[in-house]
Parts: sequence; C-alpha cells; structure tokens
Amino acid sequence: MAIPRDANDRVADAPLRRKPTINDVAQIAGVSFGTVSRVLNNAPDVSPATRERVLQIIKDIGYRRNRAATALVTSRSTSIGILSDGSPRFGPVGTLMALENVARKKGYATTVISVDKPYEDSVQAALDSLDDTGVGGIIVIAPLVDMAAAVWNATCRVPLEMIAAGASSTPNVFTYSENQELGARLATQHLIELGHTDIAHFAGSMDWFDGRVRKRGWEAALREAGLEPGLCIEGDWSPRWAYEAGLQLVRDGRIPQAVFAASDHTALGLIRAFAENGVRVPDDVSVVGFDDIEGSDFFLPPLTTVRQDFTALALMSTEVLIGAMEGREVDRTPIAPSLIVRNSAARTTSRSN
Amino acid sequence: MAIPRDANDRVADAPLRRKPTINDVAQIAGVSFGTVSRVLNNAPDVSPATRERVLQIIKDIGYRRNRAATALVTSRSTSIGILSDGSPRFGPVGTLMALENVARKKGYATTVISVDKPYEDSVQAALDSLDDTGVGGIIVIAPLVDMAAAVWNATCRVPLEMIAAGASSTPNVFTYSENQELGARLATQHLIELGHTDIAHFAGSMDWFDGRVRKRGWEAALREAGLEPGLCIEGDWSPRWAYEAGLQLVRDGRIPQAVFAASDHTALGLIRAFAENGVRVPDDVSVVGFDDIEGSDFFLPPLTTVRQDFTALALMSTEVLIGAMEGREVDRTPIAPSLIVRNSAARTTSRSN
DNA sequence: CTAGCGATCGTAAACGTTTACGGATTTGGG
DNA sequence: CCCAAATCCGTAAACGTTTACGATCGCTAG
Repeated sequence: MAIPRDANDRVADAPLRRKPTINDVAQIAGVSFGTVSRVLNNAPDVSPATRERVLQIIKDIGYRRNRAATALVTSRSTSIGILSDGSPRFGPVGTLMALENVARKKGYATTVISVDKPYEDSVQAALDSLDDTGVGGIIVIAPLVDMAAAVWNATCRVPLEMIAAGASSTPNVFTYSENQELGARLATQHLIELGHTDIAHFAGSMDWFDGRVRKRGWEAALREAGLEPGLCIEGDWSPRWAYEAGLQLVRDGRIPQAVFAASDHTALGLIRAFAENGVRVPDDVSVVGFDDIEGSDFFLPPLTTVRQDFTALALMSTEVLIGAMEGREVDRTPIAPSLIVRNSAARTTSRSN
Repeated sequence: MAIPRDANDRVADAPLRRKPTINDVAQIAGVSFGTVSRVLNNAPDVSPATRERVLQIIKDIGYRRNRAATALVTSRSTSIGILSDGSPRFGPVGTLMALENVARKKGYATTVISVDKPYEDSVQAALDSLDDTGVGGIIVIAPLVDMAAAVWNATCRVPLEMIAAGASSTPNVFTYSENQELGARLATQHLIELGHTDIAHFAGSMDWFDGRVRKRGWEAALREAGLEPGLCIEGDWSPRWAYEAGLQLVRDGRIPQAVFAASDHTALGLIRAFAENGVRVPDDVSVVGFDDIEGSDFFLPPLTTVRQDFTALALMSTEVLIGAMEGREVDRTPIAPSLIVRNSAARTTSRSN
C-alpha cells in the first residue's frame, strides 16, 4: 500500500525534492524555528535585521506554509465552503463565480460542493464533508425552498450563511440576498408607465424563492398602481414550458397587453410562441424578462430585462460570512437589481387585446 | 488576537462541544487509538468483534476524521484543485460543474480558483496556492491559449491536467478534451449533406483553442468534400460582434448559402442581423451553431447545433487525474460531441445568394 | 559593580493522525 | 506441558506548525 514513489536516489544533498519546512528556513538563517514562525505571523519580538534575513531566505528557497499543519494546530482556517444546488442555471452559477472571485481576493480559498435531489440527507452530508475539509464558514446558494429547509434543519459547527431570495434568517443561519422583489417591481412598473393595464405574469417555479419573490413583486407593483393583477401562470423557468403556455394563450385568444416573464428563458419561449402566430413583440404585446442572460440583447427583439448585481451580492455576503467567522458584526445593506430597457416593451397603442 | 470565542462555561461533562477525536473513540471503546486507526483505514490485525464495536461507537458519537491531521502525516490528500479562467462562458462553466460533480462522487473534494488576465503571474500563483491547500492534483480548464501557455511554463509539484481543446500534452502536463474538431465537422457535413456548397464560418476568437479547433474542423470537412472553404470571419464569440458582422454581410450583398457559427451566441447575433433585413433562416440562409445553450431550442428558429458531453469529459478527466495521483496509468478515449438537428438549417433550394 | 529590565530569541508541548514496531495472548503441534 | 507461530493490540515517533514560557544578552540606573 505504501509504495514509495519518486524515491530520491541520492541522499547527500538535502535541499532537493522535499518541500522546505520552517525548520529548513531556520537552519539556513541560523535561527530557531520559533523565530521563523514569528516572522511568518509577523509577531513582535524579532529584530528588524533578523526578520529581513529570514524573509529573504523564505523567498530564496521558495518556502510556503503547510496549511494542514497550521490548520491542525490553530483549528482555524482560511477557506470557505460553498454549497450549491447542482443546477447550471443562470442565477446560481453567476453567484458561484462571483463568490469565488471575491473570496480569493480576500485571501480565502473556496471549496465547493453541490447537492442533489433528496435534500434532507444530501445537505447535511455536504455540510459535514465541507466541515472536515476544514472550512471556516459556509455559504449556501439555496434557490430552492426545499433545499433551504434542509439547511435550516441541518446542524453545522461553523458559521452558515444562506443566499436565498426573500427567505428569512434564523438564529444560526444568516440569510442574505439580492432584492429580487424590487427587480420584479421595477419590471412591472416599467410596463405600467408604458401605459399597460393588463399585465400578466409568466412566473417561475414556486419551488424556487426566486419564483415566489418575483411574483410577489409583480403583484405588489400592480396593487400599488391601483391595478388588478392579471393572469399569472406558474411554470418551471424553461423556454419550453413558456412556449407551450404561450401557444395556449394564443389559442384561447387571451393575449394580454403585456407580460412580465420571470426569466429571460421564459421570455424566449413565450416570444417564440407569439412569433409563430403572428403576434408581434413589442407591437402587439410587451414583454420584459429577468436575468439579462448573455445574448438577451440579441433576442428578437432585444429583451428589456432586469439585471442582478452578482458581484455586489458576493462581495456583501462574503463580507458578512468572514465577519461571522472572525466574530465581527457586519451590517448588511441590500443589493438592488436594475432595469435594462431594450426593445421588447413598448408604449401601449390604441389596440385592445 | 486570540480571543476565545464560544468558550464552554462548564467543563465537567467532556463530550460537549469539542469535536470527538480518535482518542475519544478509543477510550469509549476501551481500546487504544491505534486500533481505532486500524479500523478507520480498514487495515488488518483487528478482530471482527472489536471492529464492529468501534464502528458503532464512531457512528454513535459522530466521529469524523480530521483531514488536516491526516494530510499532515500522510502528505497525500483527497481533494483536487480546479483552475479556471474567470469567464462565465458556457463551455468552462459546464465543465466546471461537471467536474465538481464527478469528483465528489469519487470521494474527492474540489477547491476551485479562477485567474485573471496577466496569466504569466496569476497562473503560477494560483497553482501554488492550490498546492498549499493540499490538493493532490490539479485540473485546469484552459480555453485560452495564453492561459495554457502559462500553464506549460508553470511548475507544479502535483499532477497537472489541462482541459484544452486540441492542445498537445507535454511531459508534465496531460492534456485532455472533447473532440471539438469532430463537432465542427459534424456541423459542416450536415450543411454539405443539405446540399450547400457555399458555407461560411463565423469563427470564435483565435485566442481560444475552441475557436481554432472549430475553424479547423470546418475547413477539414469542406476540403474532404472537395469544396473550397468559403468566407471565414473571426470574432469574439459575442452576439454583438456576430450581429455587426452579419449586418456588414447584408450590406455587401455577400450572404452565403449557409454558415457554421462557432457558438450559439454567435448564431444568435447573426440571425438577428439577418432577420432585421428580411433574410430568412433557414429559407434564405442555413445556420448551425455550437454549444446547445439553454434556450437554443427556442431561438427563432430553433437552432441546429452541436452538443458537447461535459459529464463524460469530466468523468474521463478526473479518472485520468486520479489515476496520475495514485500512480496508475489510465487510457484516455476521446469524447465525441453530437449534432442536434433542429430548424435553422434546411435543404438548399434553387436560389442563388 | 550589580540588580533589573527590554529586547530578542530558543524550547517544549500540543494539534489529531498514521505507521512501524514490539508486546501480549491464544492456539496448535510435538 | 512447552514452544513457536499466529493473532490481536498497544506504543512511540513523526508530520509542520503555533503558542506559552523561559533563557540570554546588553544596558541603564542606582
């Protein structure tokens, strides 16, 4: 089992293949490892001259701290775990990439794990295995309410933060998110300002926080404007579903003045259903999407949509988590999405539906 | 600096907050830690009865190995590093997610790092910092040739594998990838079979392996069929660029019979340029894309495109890497993409361009 | 000249494992 | 009955750090 691979044939010249340790540095510098440790952690009690010399040697021989050893003795770590659902959907992936980015810039490594369907088991298992990789805190990207529930029920030694739109915090799980309800409001208000009064919603899945919250924003904006919420059809984010639902609308002759689609993909399917039946966007119907996926500016027509600021979200949420890890308290300001106006929504004309 | 947080107020009842160690298990089981270690690594020399009892206790008190300690003493690890460029593009992200997935299923944790523009420095730094998180091997997703070059020039103690389409292996860097050239051939051949002879290529960026290789496949397929390669315009993958290039084509009256677009996003922009000018796809021009991004089946028209099998790719490449980590040799069979036929390419009619 | 003090440094123990080795205890054969 | 072998298990050392503490040195003050 313990086959020595790459055994160094010669033994005389020490500084060959082995990774240099703190002791090697100390020996070369003619000091004790304690001193080296002090300069590493830039602790006091070491003379400038010595510090300088040790630093130089560290650079020369390419010494780098062994994280395992450090983690073992300090039991604190400089890495954070990210738990995500496996879906390659726009929101989660965007968040994930942004998270890695800012964590790295703050000097934290990230280890990511994704979980599958029966969340009750998989989430706890993932949290555990993240824990024993030695992360100091965990951010979970939980777009699905089932998944979030599993997180709430899970136990975890390290600080836990959840990114879930509109979900509430519990004593042991911070929750943080972009204000997607606001995004939905923005979209709907835009439609209202354009003069539409009959504004439908092609909703996302109600299994997703994002779906729930966007729907809520649509409703709220309408009510605020004194309008009755129009048709609301709940789907699964997919272009296919939206396409078929759109077809149905056309068949039934129930085409609204405007629709707020819960995602750009939804808008895509819907627009195709309209296009195939001679219903023109935005001339006959206005459509606004949500996400600003790549290429949405080149849909036919270019899509008016809502963009989230994943970087800001990631920035804030790692800030919060690292704060929790270090025992600090960080105040969290919500992140606001923005409306991107393009060509898929237009002023109402003198048509009826 | 060392503020004791969450200090346990009571001290009498031991098994409270501290994470159980191998010693705790041993004590409860009435054996020595050596025995526990043996059952953990299911080594021989422990009686079935004892093994059973220890296992039970481990489960009961929720003991879990401390990875830092293990890594420290064995200097081997059960985690792999993933280095990626920061781009949230379709290919890299798909690969990334798939990689995490299969690694996890093989019992490996993954820690990911992404790198930014001046690759000469950032790649080596990232490799190093991955190294001292204790990964046993590294997979780098290197779509950009600059980045790959940096990887080739970098030094790394642990096995290094690169996923880069059509790039060659070096002594210390395995290279592995999907056969995208084949994918491009498939797309082009499809167009040829449809009767087209004037087949242009809206290429991706030549800074990307993917761009290079897809172009090569297009050329090869054409030559094999005895056809002269048509117009080839190199771009940057973006819908915007394709849109503008498409507009130019229309202005110049140089619309080809068919075009193989290097990505679905490219196809998207191109199709819009056509659509805005009354050039119908596929009636006037056939278009096939590459990627099969989500929603491409709901473009106008639904896009004929090429799909890569990221899961298979991830499966093979982690297999290869883990093999290298364990000193095994794994033979690598190439992964083949597949053509997805939809509605954006049609049989040639009696039109001229 | 010496006590005492700062500044600088060395030392030992600990973190939780693995691994090589050696010590019991049992077993079976002569 | 005794000895050797087999079986099971305990022990010590090591991995590379950090941290608390103790040691040394040179000075200054009395």
